Amino acid sequence: MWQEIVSIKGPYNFERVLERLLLDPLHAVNLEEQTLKIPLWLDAKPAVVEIKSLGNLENPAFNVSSTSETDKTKAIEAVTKILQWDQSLLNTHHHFSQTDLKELFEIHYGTPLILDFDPYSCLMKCIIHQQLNLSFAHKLTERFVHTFGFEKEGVWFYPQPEKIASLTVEELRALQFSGRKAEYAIGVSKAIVNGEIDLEVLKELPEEDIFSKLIKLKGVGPWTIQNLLMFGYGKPNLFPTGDIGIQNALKKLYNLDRKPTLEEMEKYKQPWEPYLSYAALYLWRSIE
DNA sequence: AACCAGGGAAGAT
DNA sequence: ATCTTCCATGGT
Repeated sequence: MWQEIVSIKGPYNFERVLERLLLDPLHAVNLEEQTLKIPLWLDAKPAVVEIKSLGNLENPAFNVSSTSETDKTKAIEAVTKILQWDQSLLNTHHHFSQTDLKELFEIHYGTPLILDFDPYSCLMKCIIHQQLNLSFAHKLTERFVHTFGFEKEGVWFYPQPEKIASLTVEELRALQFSGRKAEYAIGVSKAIVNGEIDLEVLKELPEEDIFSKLIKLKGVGPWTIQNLLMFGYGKPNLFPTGDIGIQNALKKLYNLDRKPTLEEMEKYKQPWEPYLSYAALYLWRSIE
């Protein structure tokens, strides 16, 4: 049981963060209280950490607390990474003020990238969400977590890979997974359990190495890896050109009568480096 | 009623 | 190597 006040550099729009997280029914958000509860694995044990907003857009501050017996320093370190408290958005916004995304960055001023709570759940979520509309995708992940994960202090934890590796395709089909999706989720979990893939080790490698290792897994293609790099590992310069949402957003931005080609997207994105992840983030918002 | 969805594998050229 | 089809189901 502990708590600590953490002040960070603005701008940081926590209310936007909460509204966004609310789209996924698995997130423990309280808009009235301006709080978020985060499920964490610390020292191989599940712990719930609560974040409460105390500040405002330009002077953000948070009360971070936990009733779990867990290491305070490690917990705050993990939360800082997930909520990207160590990434100042000032440079980013300044950079985009001279690009085609100027207006988009004004609209989303102070909106940070938010990571998934751990790389494995990010990977499972990506596989489950492949090729599905967002509302059904969230239903599927919700069933997945409610069936095979667990709840602690009102917060849902994704299952560990050992649990999913031990399932049969039929058990996931029962949740309305396709046969393929079920095979992917189980197969990837098995690769993690048997040590073929270590997501924590992978995180430290160059992006090309992460790509070449993960692409071998059945069910893991370019889109899934890009999403893991962005939302699992928090890489700041990722642009998922294979994503339908990004393509539609660019079509809308540039008033195209068709989706942009890969070559066109490579050209558009150049001025947005090295903050491509934020460009992608706000482009997604622009079509919601 | 079609057509698409914040893809990817397997089969067919 | 590149193009096409299939997967399952909900949303529009």
